[in-house]
Amino acid sequence: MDRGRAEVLAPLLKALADPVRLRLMSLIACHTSAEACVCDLTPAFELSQPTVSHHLKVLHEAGLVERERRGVWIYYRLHPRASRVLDALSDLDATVGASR
Amino acid sequence: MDRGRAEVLAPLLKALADPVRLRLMSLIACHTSAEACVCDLTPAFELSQPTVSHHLKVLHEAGLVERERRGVWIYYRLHPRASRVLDALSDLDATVGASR
DNA sequence: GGTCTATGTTGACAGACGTCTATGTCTCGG
DNA sequence: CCGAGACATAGACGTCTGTCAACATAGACC
Repeated sequence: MDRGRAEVLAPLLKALADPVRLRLMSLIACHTSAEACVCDLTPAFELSQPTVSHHLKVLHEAGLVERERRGVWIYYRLHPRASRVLDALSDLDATVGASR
Repeated sequence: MDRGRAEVLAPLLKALADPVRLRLMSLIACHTSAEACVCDLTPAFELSQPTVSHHLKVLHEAGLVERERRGVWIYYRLHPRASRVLDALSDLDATVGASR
């Protein structure tokens, strides 16, 4: 892996390297129609709404989730390529799990 | 992904979410016998030796690399499960690359 | 228009992180 | 046993990160 790839990959991993954001990705993926609004997601955490909003922004800026406003609600959806990212994370999880 | 898995996976991703550490992993993997000492790795970066040592420590504490002293040198080797981690990273890299 | 509800933004703060210099530790050769 | 080389550790420093309370924005409904 050359320097360029490392510097592209690192910010992506950084965006994923937080338990709240990992669960957000997972919750969105498993939600009905594979999309969810903030009011669906916030109750899953013992965090304030602005904090959840902040994490969603980080995921959005990393290109992992998309936003769409429909009426009062803003729906979050996984970016198409994020599914493959989640697959890779499953492999990681399995690898970690296998050593426990 | 439940809370437990997220909190196990996040620190692992955190350890990987740094361009220097990604390149360290890659350099070790591609080196002769798949192991390398610090004096092999340091010249690849414009960083001080203690800084490289610090990053190796982070990787070691995350369970991604192993250490072995042989004489004056300390050789670093990828932990067996780290190969699968690198595979997953390749998928990530390909996914990111495909969208450019 | 006014008000309510859903969400984003700002500013502040403690703690973590990446980097350096200085110093310590361990090993080998003489 | 002493000096040199390879590496780790400690401490300091600026920056980034996660969190919150307070405020701003934007749509919906009366």
